[in-house]
Amino acid sequence: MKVSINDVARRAEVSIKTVSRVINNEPSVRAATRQKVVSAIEELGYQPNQAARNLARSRSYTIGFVYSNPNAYYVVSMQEGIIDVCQNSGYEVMIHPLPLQEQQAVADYLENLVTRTRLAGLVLTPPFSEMPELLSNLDNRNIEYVAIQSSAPSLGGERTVRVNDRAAAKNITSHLIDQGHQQIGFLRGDPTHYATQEREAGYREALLDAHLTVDESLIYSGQYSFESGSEGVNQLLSNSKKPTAIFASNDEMAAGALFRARLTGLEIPEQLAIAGFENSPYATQTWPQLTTATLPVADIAQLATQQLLARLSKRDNELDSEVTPELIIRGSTLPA
Amino acid sequence: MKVSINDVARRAEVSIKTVSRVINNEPSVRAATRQKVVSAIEELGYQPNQAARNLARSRSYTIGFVYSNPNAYYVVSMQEGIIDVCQNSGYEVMIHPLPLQEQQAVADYLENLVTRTRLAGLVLTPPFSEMPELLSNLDNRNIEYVAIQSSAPSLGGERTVRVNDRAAAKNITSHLIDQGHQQIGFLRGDPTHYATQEREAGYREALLDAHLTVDESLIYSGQYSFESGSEGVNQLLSNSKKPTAIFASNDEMAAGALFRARLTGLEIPEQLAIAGFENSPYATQTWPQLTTATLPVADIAQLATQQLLARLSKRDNELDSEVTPELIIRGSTLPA
DNA sequence: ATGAAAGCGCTAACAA
DNA sequence: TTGTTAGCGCTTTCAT
Repeated sequence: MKVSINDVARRAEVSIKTVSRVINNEPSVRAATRQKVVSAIEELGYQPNQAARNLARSRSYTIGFVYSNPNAYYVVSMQEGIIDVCQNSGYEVMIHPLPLQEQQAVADYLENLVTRTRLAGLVLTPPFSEMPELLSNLDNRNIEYVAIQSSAPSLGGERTVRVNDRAAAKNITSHLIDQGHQQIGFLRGDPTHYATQEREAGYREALLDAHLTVDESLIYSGQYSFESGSEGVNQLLSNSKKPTAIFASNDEMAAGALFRARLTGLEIPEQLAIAGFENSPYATQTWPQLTTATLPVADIAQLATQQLLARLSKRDNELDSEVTPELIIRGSTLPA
Repeated sequence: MKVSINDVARRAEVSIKTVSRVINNEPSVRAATRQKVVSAIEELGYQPNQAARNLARSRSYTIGFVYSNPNAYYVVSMQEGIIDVCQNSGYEVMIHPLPLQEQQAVADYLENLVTRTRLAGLVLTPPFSEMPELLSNLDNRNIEYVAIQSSAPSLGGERTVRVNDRAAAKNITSHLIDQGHQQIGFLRGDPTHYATQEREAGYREALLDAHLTVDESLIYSGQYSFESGSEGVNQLLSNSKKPTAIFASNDEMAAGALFRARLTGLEIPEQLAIAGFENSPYATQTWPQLTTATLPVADIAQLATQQLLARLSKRDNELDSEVTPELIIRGSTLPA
């Protein structure tokens, strides 16, 4: 039933060490010998036992994905990206959705997790990836990780993949301005994410660059949800000074806003232009479809995982990457 | 830095075997001894090394979640349910999204996976959970699993959690009939899932029970997507005989259908009633909100995982469960 | 109730 | 280039 390295060694008439060399692709094995071993492995259907390997090396080939995010699309896309890279490198991935907690509690939990399961490293997403104390805690405890952050000024520094939300938000807002809009509303998402501040900062910068004043009454504070977007547009439209365009912090909010606006009889984009952020499935399920910026979630996950694995195998390729979401113009801001 | 069972034994002045007994909650340890050990463990912050434990027991405490599903909400909900149960039992979960392949290829892949990582068992969802050959393959190879299926007649038999899609679909259709509808359209989803057939079967049964004839021209074959629902309603409405109500195979399709119907100026539900299936976030992001049936995904995942873990620990509690989604009536079928 | 010793299957020095 | 010999940290007989 279960075949071990000894069986292979016996069959190939070599020592177990040689077998070990072969399965680890070590160079110093003569081609002929290697061939004998490979054949034996195939004939026996041998699979190395990970547990034994992990124990011997006192390290594992499993990484943990740690997150706390209600956005199913985001979570699944991240997982896909991570697994993609892992599969090609022989790593497995364990998922760890966590409730939001104090940084200290999270750090303790993660240390516990890592020592217990001998996790090789962690991929962290917001909000955990943006908790400075948590990160330095992990640093101190020698836990390998990579943190995906909105490129807010110097949160953790090293070991990050940063998303330039600000630049992208600025591009979106500028696009609206280019369309002739002067009263541009902003729907702000959940403030626990840095991305929220960054997107707002981009919005403000674009207005200032165009010598437009920022009207605080055109800024609505909500959540990253459909309902919140719907509520937000409702509120902004009841202003004395109504917006002619709205930039929502993500597509789901934008979809909610668009939905509500159409219910009240507004023509989109003629009477109200609406833009989102993320290029999630929502963006193409409205009519007209949403102008937005592509947050390449799976790509980001891949970059992060590559960086982590590189560090784990000491190939310190310094993939200290930054990604800027690209503007996608669709019907919700541009008349057909 | 790293503290092992030896350190604990030394500190507690007992043998490592006694420490082992304590961490495994074996009964035959005197209370006083146990206390000494527990203290030592706490003082040292000892964490058993899973890899060593797995190796010694030649089995692991990790289960795999295997799926192939584009519905992010479904996937994340399943994961939540599985993790919920696992956390309380000291199990970890590894995720394995797979491309759709031949049953044989999947079986080979899974056997490889299980022997390599010594996975304790698998949670399978459609379509894998509904491939008879695959399941008997796993049976033969002594791989533990639990299969979540739509309760189609005798697919795998044992080791399943079944969802009674048919009964639920029948309830939804009957509800539409109760509202006086006689021309009820059906939007069929992707045929690779048994759930699709079952939901259609429920639709047909309800019509027959009410002595209504099934009009095949009112049945549209599509995918479980927003776009497909939109396309489907479009097609059905171009019929000479138009439906006054539509039952879509899932909420996403229903949302697409509702969306398109409203675009063409129809009043919902007065001119067209629409019902979905799943009670996903889509169901409450339309206006009016969708009548649907609750597919309690996370609950199903919990049941499945409990069953699997019970079997793994020989507590053969025969939790051979069945779940019937419950009808939820909302504005899309019932005038305010 | 407790302990000694022999593995679990592999990798890591070190030799040869 | 290949093999020998210790472990990695825990569980399991089998004694005591």
